This record gives sequence, structure tokens and C-alpha cells, in this order.
Amino acid sequence: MVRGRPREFDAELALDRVLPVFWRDGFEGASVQALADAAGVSKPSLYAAYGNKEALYLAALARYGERYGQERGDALTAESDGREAVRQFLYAVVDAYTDPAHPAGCLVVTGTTTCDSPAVPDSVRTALCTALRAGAERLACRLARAQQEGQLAATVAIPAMATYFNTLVAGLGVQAKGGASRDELRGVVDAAMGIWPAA
Amino acid sequence: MVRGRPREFDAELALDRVLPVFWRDGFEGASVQALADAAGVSKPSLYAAYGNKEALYLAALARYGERYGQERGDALTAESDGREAVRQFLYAVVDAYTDPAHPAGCLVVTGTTTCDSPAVPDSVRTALCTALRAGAERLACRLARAQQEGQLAATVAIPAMATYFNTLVAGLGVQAKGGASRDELRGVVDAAMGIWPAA
DNA sequence: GTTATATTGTACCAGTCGGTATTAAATGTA
DNA sequence: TACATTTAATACCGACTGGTACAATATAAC
Repeated sequence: MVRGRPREFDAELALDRVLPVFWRDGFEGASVQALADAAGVSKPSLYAAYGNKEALYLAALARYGERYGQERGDALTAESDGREAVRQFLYAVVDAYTDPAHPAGCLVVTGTTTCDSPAVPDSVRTALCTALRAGAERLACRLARAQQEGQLAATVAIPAMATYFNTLVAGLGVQAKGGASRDELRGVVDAAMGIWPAA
Repeated sequence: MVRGRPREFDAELALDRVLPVFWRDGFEGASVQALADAAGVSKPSLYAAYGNKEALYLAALARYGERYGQERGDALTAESDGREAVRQFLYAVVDAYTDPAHPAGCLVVTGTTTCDSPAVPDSVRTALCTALRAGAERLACRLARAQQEGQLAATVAIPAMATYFNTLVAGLGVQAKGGASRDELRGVVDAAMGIWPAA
């Protein structure tokens, strides 16, 4: 067994509670005190568990990706038809970004728009840019599959189309932060799907 | 004449120099000290001229709108064909967001994604949301004109289409902040124009 | 029981935050 | 010249920032 006084809180649960604060306020906007309060833990305990604010943010970002990114990615593979898969994925994104149970918008989008500030460490900046590009890659994979299965003309440039949808997702994150309604953003998705060429 | 010691700096010029700092770092991320340094003015002088950080940001936001928003709006009216007008507008947005002479992305987009933080005053939050919606309204006006001129089917829902393009613009702002290249974003615009129904 | 180890909360560190009191300097008016 | 008025820069305010030293406490090993 490990010697010493046992930790009185669940570090994983604390991370879950820290996540929405970073989500809502970004890296800079979230103070360590606010994070500790949200976690229900004293500040030194949070530091003992995660090192510093930078590492805590990276852990929260990873958690965000494996939890919410994953469940949205599932929408991409659930549907057998490529077009319907992308549409359901975008609907899932809209639902997530406007879910009142969470902060509005997207942790990655919010983080990316503030990552040029000198207070943001390089590691955070690169992790956010990587996460943003990962969304385009997931989309590109699904589009390539749709192309292979004959649901998308062979002439369509997959990377451009994937970046297009990914850009739209980022825009949805901004709009959700700005208070756009779920119905409004569903309408945006319906319009955006109009680029899908007829079979 | 006005009595008292004359001001030694141009308040308008100072605002021009302050603007890029807010643009890059957002409301929270930009410290008053950094703003004063950028303006080439002492901190109390900046306060004397603009009151406080909140008022300074609102002034910078207004300047941003009347300068950059205007010139992009011109692209919407320059072209007589509605479809081409929107395309040129989106190209102008991409060029602006990736112009190395300015910070990457958009002041309004960056501001909107961080406006939920408790450190952001309500006035700033509402001004940003208003500015975001103003983009959609400009687009809606142009689309309505295109519809009247027979370049867009009467069945097309103008508000949804305007919100779609505005959401894309917001997404372009995020992507530009994330380091996307101008060519990549032009490709996004080309893809996005694919929703325009055949005449 | 004693010792070594690890976590706890309090209280604090230097530095920065937004904002301002204060005093010296520069002007127009008299 | 003397005075009223306005701006200038320095130096400071309390509050908060990210981060930590420290003493008390709780456990496992001996």
C-alpha cells in the first residue's frame, strides 16, 4: 500500500468539476481559486494533484475530448449513409453547444480564440490547435469512407470539404456563445448540408 | 481657446494603437498597462481620455466596426450579382482575417467567445452580441436584394441563409486564430458557396 | 509506539490587476 | 506677473494573480 495520509477527494471527479469553469471562462479567465472552489478542494490540494494551471488545463482538455468529442464522433459512425452521418453529427454538435447542462459553445473554440494572449503557455496553444485540426481529420475520414461507398463523387476534394464542415462547427461554437438558439443553429446545419452534391 | 495644458497625444491615434491589442488578447487578456504601452501614453493619460477599460474597449469595438466592418460591407454592395457579392464578401473576410498586418481573426469573434467570463462587463457582452448579429443583418439585406432581383428563388428563407453565412464567417475567424492559411480558408469559402441554389 | 510518508488547510509570497491621488508642468486669461 | 485650468508622469491603492512554505494530521511500515 502507499504510505502517507490518503487523499480525501477523487482527482477524476475534481477534474470533471474543473472542466466547466475552463469551458466557460477559458484558460486566462479561469482563476485557480475559482477552479479549486468548483472542485470543492483547497488550492494546494489541486496543485498537489495536477502540478499547475497549465497541466490542469491540458488534463481538462483531454477529458473534454475523450468525453464530448468521442460521443460526437459516434454520431459520425452510427449512420451508414455518409450524408446523413454528417448531418446527425452536426445536429449533435448543435445540441451539445446549446445544452443548458453545460457552458455554451465549445472549450476548444473558446480556447483557440484566446490562445494568442501572452498569458497562454505554448503547450496549451499547440494542444488547442491540434484539437481543432483533429475535428477536421475525423470529418475527412468519414467523408473518405462515403466517397469509397459511392455516396460522394470521386471528384470532390475531401480535405476542403472536411475543413468546410469543421469551420462551420467552429462558427456554431461562436454563435452558441453569443446566445443563438438551438433552432436557429439547426437551421444553419440544414443550410450547410446544401453543399453536399446530388448523388 | 480651451484653457489648461494641451493634450500631447492624439486620442484617435491612441485608439488605433490600442485596437490591435484588444483584437489579439481580448478584453480580459489585454492589460491596461499593455494598452497604454501600445498607445505610447501613460496609464493615467489613457484613463483621462477614455474613462476606464470598459469604455476603451467599447470605443475600440466601434472603431473596429466603422473601419473594418465598413470596408467588408462595401464588398457586399460592389458586385451587382448577389451570388458574386457574397463570394467577394467572404473572400474579403478571409483576406482580413489572415492579413499579417493585423492580429489574426476577428475582434468580435474573439470577444464573443470569452464574453461569459465574470470579468467581462455586461455592456461589453451585449455590444459584442449586437456586433455579431449585425453581420447577419447586413447579409440578410444583401440576400433580400438578390431575391428581389431574381437571383435567388423566392422560396429561399433569407434569415436562415444569412445566419448560415454569418456562422461561417465566425468559423473563419476561429480558424484564422488557429493558424489556418489564407488558401485553406478560400477553399472553405468556395465550398460554402455551394449552397447557393441554381438560378 | 515510533517513524516515514503523504495530504490537509492556513497563511503567505512576489507580482500584476484596474484604477487613482498627487504634484509638476504647460497653457489661456486677466 | 499672477491665477485658473488642464495634462503629465510618478508612485501608490486594495484586490487578486499563480504558486508555495509550513505545521497539523492521517495513514502504512517497522
